[in-house]
This record gives sequence, C-alpha cells and structure tokens, in this order.
Amino acid sequence: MIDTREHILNTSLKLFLQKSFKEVTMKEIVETTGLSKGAFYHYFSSKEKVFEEVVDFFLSDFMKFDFSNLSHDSLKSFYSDYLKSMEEKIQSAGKIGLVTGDTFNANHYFLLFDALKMLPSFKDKHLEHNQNELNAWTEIVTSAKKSGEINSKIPDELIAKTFIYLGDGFGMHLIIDGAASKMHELKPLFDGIYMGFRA
Amino acid sequence: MIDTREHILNTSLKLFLQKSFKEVTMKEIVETTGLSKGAFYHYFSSKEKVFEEVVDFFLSDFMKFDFSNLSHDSLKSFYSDYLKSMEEKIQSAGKIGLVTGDTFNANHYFLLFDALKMLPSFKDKHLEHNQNELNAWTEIVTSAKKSGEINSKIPDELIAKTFIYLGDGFGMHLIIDGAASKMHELKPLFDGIYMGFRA
DNA sequence: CTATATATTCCGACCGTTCGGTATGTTTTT
DNA sequence: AAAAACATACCGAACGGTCGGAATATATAG
Repeated sequence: MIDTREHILNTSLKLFLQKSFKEVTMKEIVETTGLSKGAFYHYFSSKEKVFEEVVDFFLSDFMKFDFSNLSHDSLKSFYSDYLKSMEEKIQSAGKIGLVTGDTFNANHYFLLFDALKMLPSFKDKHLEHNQNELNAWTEIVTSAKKSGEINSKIPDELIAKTFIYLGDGFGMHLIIDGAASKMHELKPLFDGIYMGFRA
Repeated sequence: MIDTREHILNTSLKLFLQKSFKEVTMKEIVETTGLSKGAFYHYFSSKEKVFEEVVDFFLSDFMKFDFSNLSHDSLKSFYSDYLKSMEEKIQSAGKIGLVTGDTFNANHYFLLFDALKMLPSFKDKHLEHNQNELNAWTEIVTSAKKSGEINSKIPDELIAKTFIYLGDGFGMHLIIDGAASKMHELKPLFDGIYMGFRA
C-alpha cells in the first residue's frame, strides 16, 4: 500500500475484471481500496480516466503477448510454450484473488467489450494485437512446413487461425463454466489438430 | 404493434443484445418501444422480469439449436448443415436490425454474462445446452468413425470439442471485429480440421 | 341502437435512492 | 508555512419504480 495511485489501479482492475464498467460503482472502488472519495479524485479525475489507465495496464501486462519469447524450434514447442504462458497467467490471476478455489471470478471480456465501446483508440490497438498474434502463428506454421514438421495442403494462415480460434473458444468456455483448473485440457485439443496437420 | 407485450419483449431483446443489463435503462426501453412507463409496468413488474423473459425467449427461440434437424448422414454434412443454420441466424439477426451494413451491433455475450450473474437457474440450463451440443457432435463423430468417414485415434469427444470450440472462438472474433459477412470463413477452418481427422 | 357500467390499457408526474462528481475541509509530509 | 494527501458533507442528475387517473375497449341493460 505504499503507492496509493497504484493501489487504486490494481483494485479497479480487479473490479473491472469482475463486472462491467457501469456495474462497478465509485462507492465500490472507494470502499474496496479502503480510501475516500477525496483520495480517489486526488489521483484520478474521473471513473472513465481510471478505466482508461486500467485498460492500458491490462493490455501491456496481461494481454500483450511477447510471442518472440516463445520457442521457435518447432510448431509443437511453440504451442507448448504458449500453453505454459497461459497457465502462468491464470496462476498470476489467482495471486490477485481472481480465482477462489477452482472458480474463475474474472472475465476479461468485460474489460474488452467496455474498452471497445468507450475508448475509440482501443479498437485499432486490439486489431493490431490480433494481427500480431496471427502473424506470429503464421510464421511458425510456415517454418514448420519448411522443416517438414508438418505437411498439409491447408494455407498457413488458416492453420494459424485454427490454433488461435480453438484456444479462444476454449478460453471462453473456461470462463463461463468458471473452471480455472481445466486449463490443461486445451493441450490435447492442440495435439489433436497438430496431428491432423502433420499428415 | 398488435401485441404490446410482445412488442416490449422484442424491443428489450434488441437492447439487451447491444449492451449489458445495467446499461439498458428503463427510459431507453420505454422510449424505444414508443410507450410510457405506465404501459411498461402494466405488463412487467420490473426491469429484471422482462430480462428474465427475454433470456428465456432468446434461449428457446434463438440460441437453442435443434441438432436433430441437422443432417446425420456424415460428419461433413452435419457441420455443413450446422454452418448453414448459423448463417440463417445471422440473417434473421439482420432482419431485426442487429446488423447495419456489414457491422454486427449485437453481442449475445452481454445477455449470457448477465443471465449467468443474475438468474440462478440459468447456469444449469446453459450447462445442459452445452452438454447437448457436445453430445450431438460426439454422436456424429462416433458414427463417422464407424462408417469409416474419419479414421483418427483421437477420442470422439475431443474431436467434437475441437469443432465446438473452434466455432465459438471464430464467432467471438466475428462479434468483436463486427464483421458479420465473414461468417463463411468458418467453413474452410472446419474443412481443415476435418481433413486432419480423416487421416 | 343507445346508454351505462366495468374492465383493460396506457399515461406522465412524482418518489426515494443511488449515481458520479465537487467543495471544503482536516491531517500529514516536507 | 506550504503543499500534498486524504476525509466528509454535499450536489444535481439519473436511476428504477409507483400511483392516480385519463383514455379506450368491452360487456351489459334498457
């Protein structure tokens, strides 16, 4: 609790990951931080402003994926690393109290939907992020084909999209069902399509 | 505008598909229907109640998928039918003004998230729906293996989940990017994993 | 057919509460 | 003492919801 400003940001992030912007009230933010309204408005000029910063922070820390850090040896090792990073993310989500027991009580889509609606610049950033993710996967697929790791007539980008969408769909089910511990069930799915693309 | 009650329900559905429960105000519902507050509260006892009915309607009429109506000749014809049904759903969404030009301005996840939060009975219904979908896909996969259409060592349920999650992840991207016309891009993805599972 | 009684549908002013935000402090730090 | 950090009382607007009654439709009676 050294840095009050950061404390407010962390608390707000936690709240905005649990409910939508409208559902999170100033009263709630103030009470959860243990501060007062005066303190809050000393650091932020409005609820919108703290939301903006929360989104920025979340993007750079959570969503932004440094794909260059993942193994580029093979497609298999790439998605294995990818899955490992995902599990780590869930673990760090648990550390800030977003997982109680086995139950997920966070949903980053709240943040995403609100950001898309409220922050005009966000949509472009998000599309860029998506494009980067697609490019990273596509590159790996391309080199996996070159190396002979996989051998499929399906266009590289389609294979990349298959991995991405499969992961996203799985993640959505995870969030809705609230079962954080089932993250490991994604690997068999990736293994399955991987086998298919090898043939 | 014959049946006022139904008119309110349709209008509310449209609104609840565009924003969250909290974001939709009574003022908005009343003004969009062209009625008055008194008229609204003559038919519904609260905003929550109309939401409940909207959710019921949406589930039973929109979202609910009659898998028995899809072709059971083969896995390929099954998912082809599935995709066709999806396209029809988008078309009917367009008919009630949820698609302007090429842009999706609906997001059924608003409805889903709110329903999961507010309606205790909903989670079970939703899980049941998911289970039914999984069962339908799994059955098809099983018989596709028996008939020799596909020949994969991957468990039937995993294959089923791959199709489902891939579709969901794709749908999520569609909604977020707002590009309703790109629905057809899912077929190549399905074809891709289908080829893989045949080997 | 008309007139009256009764039920339904709809209206909009109004209510209490909560919302985000402000003004004006008091405490703490430098 | 000056400034930064925090607290609290308060504000107007917007919220969901209520209420008495007007308008309209339907049923009944003469």
